[in-house]
Amino acid sequence: MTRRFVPLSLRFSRRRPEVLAPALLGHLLVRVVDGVPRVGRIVETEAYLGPQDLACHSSKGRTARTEVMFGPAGYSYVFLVYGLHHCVNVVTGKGAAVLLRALEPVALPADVRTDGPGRLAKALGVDLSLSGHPLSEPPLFLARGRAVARSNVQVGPRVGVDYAGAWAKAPLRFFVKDSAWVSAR
DNA sequence: ACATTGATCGCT
DNA sequence: GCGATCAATGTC
Repeated sequence: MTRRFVPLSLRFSRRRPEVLAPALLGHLLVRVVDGVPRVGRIVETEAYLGPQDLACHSSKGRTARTEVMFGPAGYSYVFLVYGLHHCVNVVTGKGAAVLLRALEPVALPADVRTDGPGRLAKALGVDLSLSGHPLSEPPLFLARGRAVARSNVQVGPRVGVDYAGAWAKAPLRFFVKDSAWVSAR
């Protein structure tokens, strides 16, 4: 059942985050719950460059929370924002990661929304217990989809990082042009 | 204070 | 309807 999805290797994620972020568009995120895969196509990502990037959690230092970001590429970094919402990232190594912000539904329960990082995590049933999980195997993994042509990728500033000074304006948000599933703001 | 969201208020 | 405002709530 989950076999028809071909996992991306850990190696796939081993690139600079600003390169991986657009490269992930079009690929799939698969979450297996009770043997049933929930699947979405990645349509929106953001790159967080590492300790030098003031919007990146790793710039605040290496803590228990951010430790996994300093580990090997291809693992998940899941965190809790505002005490309520989980956000899912793909670690690229050296304290950097790519935030997954929106999915186009492929195989999901009806009525769940996947636009926005909090809704995405909720729809897939991802919480802190999945932080540090290798995204090459169930129950949470990236799978091969159809890459999005560069001409169909739109770039803009990251959402919700106004506090990060000059970094707030850096064009590190990537999303599929004309996708109805991209988060609004 | 915070890489968010959903509800509500107060207008047009 | 729509934009501004606000509360919820765990970790740092």
